[in-house]
Amino acid sequence: MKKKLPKPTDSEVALLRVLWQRGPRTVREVWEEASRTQQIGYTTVLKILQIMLAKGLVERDETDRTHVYRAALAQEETQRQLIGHLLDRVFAGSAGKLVMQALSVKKASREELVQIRKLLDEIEEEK
Amino acid sequence: MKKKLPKPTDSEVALLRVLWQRGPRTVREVWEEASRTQQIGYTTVLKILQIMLAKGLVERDETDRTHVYRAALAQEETQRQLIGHLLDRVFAGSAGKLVMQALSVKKASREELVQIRKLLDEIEEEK
DNA sequence: TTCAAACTACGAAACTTTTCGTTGACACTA
DNA sequence: TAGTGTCAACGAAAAGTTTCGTAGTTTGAA
Repeated sequence: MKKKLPKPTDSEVALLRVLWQRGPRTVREVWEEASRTQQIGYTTVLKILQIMLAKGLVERDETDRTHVYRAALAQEETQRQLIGHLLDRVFAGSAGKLVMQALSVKKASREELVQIRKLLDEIEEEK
Repeated sequence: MKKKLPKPTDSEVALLRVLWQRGPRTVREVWEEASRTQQIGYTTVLKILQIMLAKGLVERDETDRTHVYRAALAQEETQRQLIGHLLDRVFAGSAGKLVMQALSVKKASREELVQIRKLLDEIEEEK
């Protein structure tokens, strides 16, 4: 049975992004990557990873002295979790409203538009 | 010039929803409505409204002894703000990815699908 | 006019988040 | 082997969030 993990905070997501994009990484590696876009101390990164470990948001390999962390959930799962949260609380469950607002905030690329149409077709067929 | 307001917390959004759906309301009215879906004390609602007032998320009319609060931003503006936040932090700016995940979390209604297609057409034309 | 109900404001406790300094273990090297 | 650098753990400060209790004011009713 899959346990429900807590919603990651913004700082946590910033580190999860590194793990999603780069794969399992040591604290130092995560810190180096995160430092490229934000000013953050090494022990701060370590602490956040430890907190996420306690929450179950990441797992780690302690075989070597230098631990290796990995995200517990794939990026897509977390994306769906966060969208579901927003959908319930701010869009009263209306996926259509959310989609339309998203498209008005930032236009998707031509390729993405094609994919979206394809997905819409599939949904229509199911109905 | 429009100042950028802070991202509301989940508890704050819960109260903003009442103001969006019902229009300007007194603390008691917001409390009564919020109590329908969650267990929360009157002074807690008052405090959260006062905090949001300090943050600029709500405004209030103090003409009468019983203050009347109203949301500073329309629901759509807040929706866009929160989507933009998610887009930047969790979807690396890809609106298409976000839209597709949203549609896979919860299918939109047939009417919404039609509207979404219409919006896609408009975006295509602009390109 | 006095009393109870309705309000706001204040403060504070309990948590959570965010950030880092310090400590002690380990390991490589001169 | 002594010194330097790397690492995880710990603790704790500062800020933000969430939740109420209490106090003091105003208003309306008996």
